[in-house]
Amino acid sequence: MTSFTEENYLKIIYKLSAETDSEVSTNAVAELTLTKAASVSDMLRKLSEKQLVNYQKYQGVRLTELGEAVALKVIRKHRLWEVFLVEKLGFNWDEVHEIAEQLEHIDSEELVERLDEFLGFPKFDPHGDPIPDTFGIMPELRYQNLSEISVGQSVVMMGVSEHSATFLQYLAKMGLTLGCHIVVKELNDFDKSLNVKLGDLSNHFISHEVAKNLLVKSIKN
Amino acid sequence: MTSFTEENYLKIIYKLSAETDSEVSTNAVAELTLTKAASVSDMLRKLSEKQLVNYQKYQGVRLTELGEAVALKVIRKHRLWEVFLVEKLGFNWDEVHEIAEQLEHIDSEELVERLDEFLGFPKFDPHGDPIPDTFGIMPELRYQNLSEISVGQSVVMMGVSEHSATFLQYLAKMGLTLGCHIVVKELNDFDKSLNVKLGDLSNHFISHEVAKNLLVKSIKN
DNA sequence: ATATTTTTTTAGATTAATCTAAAATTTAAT
DNA sequence: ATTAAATTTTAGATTAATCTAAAAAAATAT
Repeated sequence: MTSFTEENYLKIIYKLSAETDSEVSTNAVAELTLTKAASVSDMLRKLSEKQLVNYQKYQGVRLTELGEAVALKVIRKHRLWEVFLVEKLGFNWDEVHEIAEQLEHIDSEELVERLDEFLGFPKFDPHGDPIPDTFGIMPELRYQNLSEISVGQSVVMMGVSEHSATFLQYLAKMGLTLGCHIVVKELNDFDKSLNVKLGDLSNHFISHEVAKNLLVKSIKN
Repeated sequence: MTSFTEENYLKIIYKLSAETDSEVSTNAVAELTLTKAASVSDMLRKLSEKQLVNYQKYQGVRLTELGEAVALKVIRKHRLWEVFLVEKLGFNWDEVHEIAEQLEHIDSEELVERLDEFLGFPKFDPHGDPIPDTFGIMPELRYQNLSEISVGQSVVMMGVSEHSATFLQYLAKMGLTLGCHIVVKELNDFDKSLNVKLGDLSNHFISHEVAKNLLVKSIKN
C-alpha cells in the first residue's frame, strides 16, 4: 500500500520528470511538496526500498515502472474528479484543484471505473490535461506555448500549464477558455508581450509570462 | 481542524451516545475504532482539550455541542456520498460503506452543498438512515424493529440497523429492500423466528437476529 | 587545482497515533 | 465491607512524517 504522502511524492516526481526528462533533484521535490530537503531524502530512501523509485544518493531520483503506474493512477483520479466537479457540480475551473487533491487519494478501483463511465469516459480534464486510461496510458500532446506563436498566426487554446486559481480566474475574465480562437496581432519586442484578438473579436494584451502558460494548437489553413 | 482520526472517534462516540443515551465507555469506543483502550484514553484526553468532548477520567465520555456538530457533518457527508454512489454510479447498497468511510473526510463545505443539490436534497441514504441537513438537523425517526411486530400486522421496511455487506446482500437476495411490504404470518415461539409474506407474495423465514436489525413502520389501516 | 558555494544527506528531535505492560480506579460479588 | 474482577489510565516504546543543525558530497569559480 502507498500512503497519502507517498502518493503525493510520486505524483510530484512524475510531474518533474515529465518536464525535465531526466533525474529529479531533491530540492525540486522539496519545493513542490512544501517540505525540506532533509525530509525528501528520507522519503526517497523509503520509496526506493519499496521499489517505487530508483534513487542513488546525491544523484537524483526517477520513478520505476511501478512508481509511474501508481503516479498515473493518482493523476487519473485527480483529473476525473476535476471533470466531475466542473461538469456535474458546476464548479469553475479555478475552484477544483484543492478538492481534487483530496479526492485523488480515495482508494477504490471500482469507484474510479464507474466514475469514468458516469462522466462519459472524458479524455481531458477542465484545464485541458489528458486523462490517463485504466492502464495508465495517456497521449502525449505536443502543443505549443502561445509565446512561441508568430504574428498573424491563428491558434486554438488547448490547455494551461499553470493551475493556480488566480491565473485561471484572470484567463476566464479575459474570455480565454479552452477551445477559444486566438489570433496573434502584434508582438512587442521589448518585453515579448502580445496583442491578440479572440474568437469573439475582443482584443487583449497578454504578457509573455501569461503566454508561456497557455497551450495552443495551430489552425491548419 | 479535526484530523481524519479525530473525526472517526467523534462519529463513533456519536453513534454510541445515540444508542445508549448516556456516557460512552472507553472500551466501547475501542471496540468500534478497532484500537486498544489505552489508545482511546489518550485520544479522549486530546479531544477533551479541544473542547470536542466532555471527559472525566474513568467516567466515560460525551460529545460537546461542538463535537456533535463535527460528528453530524461527517455523518451528513457519509450519507450523501452513499446516495451518490448508489443513485449515480449504480453501486449496490452493500458496496458503498467502505468507500463512503473515505469520502466522508473530504474537507469542503462548498462540495457538500453542491453534492446535496446535485442529488436533489435526499432525506435518506440507501440504508434508510436520515441525512442531517446543513445545520446538522436530522429527524429522529422512531421506527420499530421487525422483531417487535405481532402476527397479522403489515409493515413497510424503512431501514436497517446493521450495515455489513453480508447482511445487506442476504436481505437483497431475499427481496427485502427499502419500501417493501411485509406481513408477519407466524411467530415461532422457541426461537422467535418469523414467517413473513412480502409484497411480491413470496414467503420467507426470518431469524430473530435478522428481524432485530430490520426497521419497519406499521401500515395504518 | 584548490577554494568556495550549493546541494544533499545524516544525526538527533518532535508530533500524532498507536501499542504492551503495569498501575490505578471502579464495579461486582461474596 | 472486603475482596475479586473488570475497566481504565499511565508509563514507556514504536512508526510515519516532519523539522533543524551539522556533516558530506558535488558543482562552480577563481
